[in-house]
Amino acid sequence: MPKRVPDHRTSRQQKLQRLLDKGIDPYPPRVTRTHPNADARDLFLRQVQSEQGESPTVTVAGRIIARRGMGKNTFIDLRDSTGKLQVQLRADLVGDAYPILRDLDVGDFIEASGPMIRTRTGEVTVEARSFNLLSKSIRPLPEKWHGLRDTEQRYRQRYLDLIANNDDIMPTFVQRSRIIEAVRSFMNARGFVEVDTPVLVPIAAGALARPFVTHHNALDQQLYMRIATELYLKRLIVGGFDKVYEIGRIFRNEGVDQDHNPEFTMMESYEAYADYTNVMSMVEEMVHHAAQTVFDSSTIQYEEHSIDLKPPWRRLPFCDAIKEYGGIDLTPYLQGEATTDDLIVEARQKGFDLAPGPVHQVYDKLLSQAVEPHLIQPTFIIDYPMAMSPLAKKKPGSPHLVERFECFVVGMELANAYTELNDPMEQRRRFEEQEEARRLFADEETDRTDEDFLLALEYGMPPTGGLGIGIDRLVMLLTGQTTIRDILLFPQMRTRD
RNA sequence: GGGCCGUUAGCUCAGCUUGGUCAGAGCACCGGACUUUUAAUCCGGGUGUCCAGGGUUCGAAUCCCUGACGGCCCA
Repeated sequence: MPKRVPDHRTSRQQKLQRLLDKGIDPYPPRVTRTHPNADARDLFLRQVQSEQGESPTVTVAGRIIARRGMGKNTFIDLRDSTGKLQVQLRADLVGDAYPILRDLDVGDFIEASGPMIRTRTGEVTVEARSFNLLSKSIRPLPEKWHGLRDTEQRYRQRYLDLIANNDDIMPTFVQRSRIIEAVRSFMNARGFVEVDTPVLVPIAAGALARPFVTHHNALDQQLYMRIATELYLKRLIVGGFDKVYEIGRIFRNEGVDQDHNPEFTMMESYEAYADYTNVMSMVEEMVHHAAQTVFDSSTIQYEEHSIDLKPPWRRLPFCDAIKEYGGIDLTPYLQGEATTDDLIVEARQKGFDLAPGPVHQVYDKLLSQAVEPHLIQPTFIIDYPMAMSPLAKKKPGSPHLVERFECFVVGMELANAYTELNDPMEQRRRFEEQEEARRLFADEETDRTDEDFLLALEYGMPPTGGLGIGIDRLVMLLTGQTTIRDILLFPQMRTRD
């Protein structure tokens, strides 16, 4: 009868019990760390360099990520967020505590105190005189050499991904933080005020997207998660803020793929007395600033492309882009000399796959199929058909176009901006056209009329330049990641039964 | 929404084509040795709902069907 070997968790719980029996608290409240790992190492290297003899005595702490035991001498690699540091535990130096090692595992947190030395192989090491358990782990870590590869488990248990693939994963998220910091400081330096507007809204307006629906019990009212911050920020412009921005989570009830997650982060900004050309300059400078600040470079590598972010960026009118890359002259369609159905027929002849739908959707599909894949270097597509842009002001001299741009890099939409429509009557007509399209096509991805916003506009909004920039897309671009899941710590996953 | 691929030990994977010593390897883990290691080493040990459910068969990780979850491509 072979003896039963306990599973990993049981075996670790037995160790935990043995520690308790020895009077050791496996989850003590206090830590006596004197230095993060990187600081301890720097301190040692400085003192060695200055040749002042005495090696520093430190207390370091971290997770045990490897152990190499040789009887009465054990080496342990401790990791904290600043890096890895080797600790040596010798029976003759730690005395009675040495046998406790038997019940410590890879994955546990400990602290260790002692002088810093260099081992004979040259490794900077804390030669422990004492050590304490800080937290016992009762689950085994993923394999040390191959890490954690299973994509599903990496996203569902991101902490394991971070533990096992630390050197590859954590830097991206640190960079994400720095990019957002760079954007924020850029905006603040230009005199913008950061604000917060409601996430739960009575009308999901301001963008073309399906909202998440929820319900407020006390008010007994249906509410939506915001699909944009636009209309609230414009209310603030009406109220007299001249420069506002919000970096916030946006929710859109649509599919999940390599560059879409149902909740994502967008920055919107609104600047009174500015127009879309001012916003264009701001976007170029902002993205360039972020790349400079975080990566100290004006060019970034994205897959096989070397992307030059130095302003100014190419500016290409929408109709010219469709003509250049799609071979279609939009003039007759814009002027009403030909119908949307005619456009669909012509586009299909040119090899594009278009389904019947509202005209704004047809234009949008045409843009994404014909043009976007070609826009590798940063490009502003400007002057959109009015039907696509119910919140943008008409372009003078072009009755069917509006002052709008979208910015594309490596074929990916990065930003969207308008000279904002501030004529309340015109805005009402545009909303009505959207409602009409919704009725005709039963399309949920049209904009909705927000009466409260129209009321605000009637009090007068100054000429304003507005911007929405996808922070996740920006982070993908600058960090070279090709899937949004790799720049979101917890991407959306289907729950399992 | 459509197509393709994947799911086997804690982790990384083999085994599936051709059903039958097929429950396997490395790391981890368990027991033992070891006072300068770096994926430590040496000796011994396999710890498993082969994603789930159904079917075919004397016999299914393997073949068929359905489903779940994930990934890639397309829309």
